[in-house]
Amino acid sequence: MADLLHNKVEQSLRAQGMRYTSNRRKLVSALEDTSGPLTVDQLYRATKQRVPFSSIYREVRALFEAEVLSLIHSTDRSNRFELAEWLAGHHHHMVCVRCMAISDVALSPRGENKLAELVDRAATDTGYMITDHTLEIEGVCPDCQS
Amino acid sequence: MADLLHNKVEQSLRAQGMRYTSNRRKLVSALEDTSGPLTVDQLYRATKQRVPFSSIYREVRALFEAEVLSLIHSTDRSNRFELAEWLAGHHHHMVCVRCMAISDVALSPRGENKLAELVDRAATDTGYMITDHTLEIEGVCPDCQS
DNA sequence: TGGTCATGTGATAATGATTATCATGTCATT
DNA sequence: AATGACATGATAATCATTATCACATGACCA
Repeated sequence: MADLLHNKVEQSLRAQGMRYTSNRRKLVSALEDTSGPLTVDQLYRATKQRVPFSSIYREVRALFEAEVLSLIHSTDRSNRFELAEWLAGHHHHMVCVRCMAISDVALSPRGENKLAELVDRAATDTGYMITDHTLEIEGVCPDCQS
Repeated sequence: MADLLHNKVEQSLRAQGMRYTSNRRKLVSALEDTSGPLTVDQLYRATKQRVPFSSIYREVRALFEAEVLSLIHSTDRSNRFELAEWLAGHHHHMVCVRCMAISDVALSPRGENKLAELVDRAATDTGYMITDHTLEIEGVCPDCQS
């Protein structure tokens, strides 16, 4: 069902005494339709300017605090939001060093296992208690190679 | 030789028509003495307030553009600088989700090879031409576990 | 159904980090 | 020593983000 995502978000928000309003729906939909995290600016355009900046900033922050969105920083100085891992699944990011586009990429289950092993091994030395990991891959995207 | 780093930086800067001044030296030294990337604020304190903010911002940016430093963004919204890979070696980052401290961590050569394989495999699907990768590991640092 | 109260909205103002400006200082080269 | 390029530090300007506030909307209850 196409509304599964919205249902999950709505339940989560309600449980926190928040409403799943049309602004919030538009933002979640915009992120659902895209294959990577978006900046506030990109969200403004993706919602066809129908959500003013002040609201985008407020809502994106509220959704972040409600753990519906997560926040990504990358090699350009921009902040980008994406659906949280429990909604979008575990994945990594590819960044184009030319156009700065970011797209999601998932490893194979086998690859992800290997990565988790590597992370665990690194952790034992440091004494950290590991909670998560993200791989950022830099490169030149197909469009920018020509 | 303890000055090897400074020599390399100085040569690189000279080749670009820049001077390796005492402000710049202080910043590079501060980063050399630390096991992770530093914010502008941390650099201000690390240089014992002897380099004013306006200069830190300007120099850190100049050194970044000269490819002596690189810029890191992490889960808190801060920008952090570190010595570029050709000076500090390839490494990854561990972030403490409690205190937000970031420290460097290097994988074993074997681990790094496996990681490179994983990255290459992911790349073939996407059509990206890979140039680099970074692993960010989140967790709770030893100090914050008590 | 209407009233009431918490929550959400959008315009605008305030904040804070970063960058630009500019007069002055420093270094290298002749 | 003189000249010109680069560097410095104080200050002002900019830009993204956050706070404020009057008004709107939706949920709940009498």
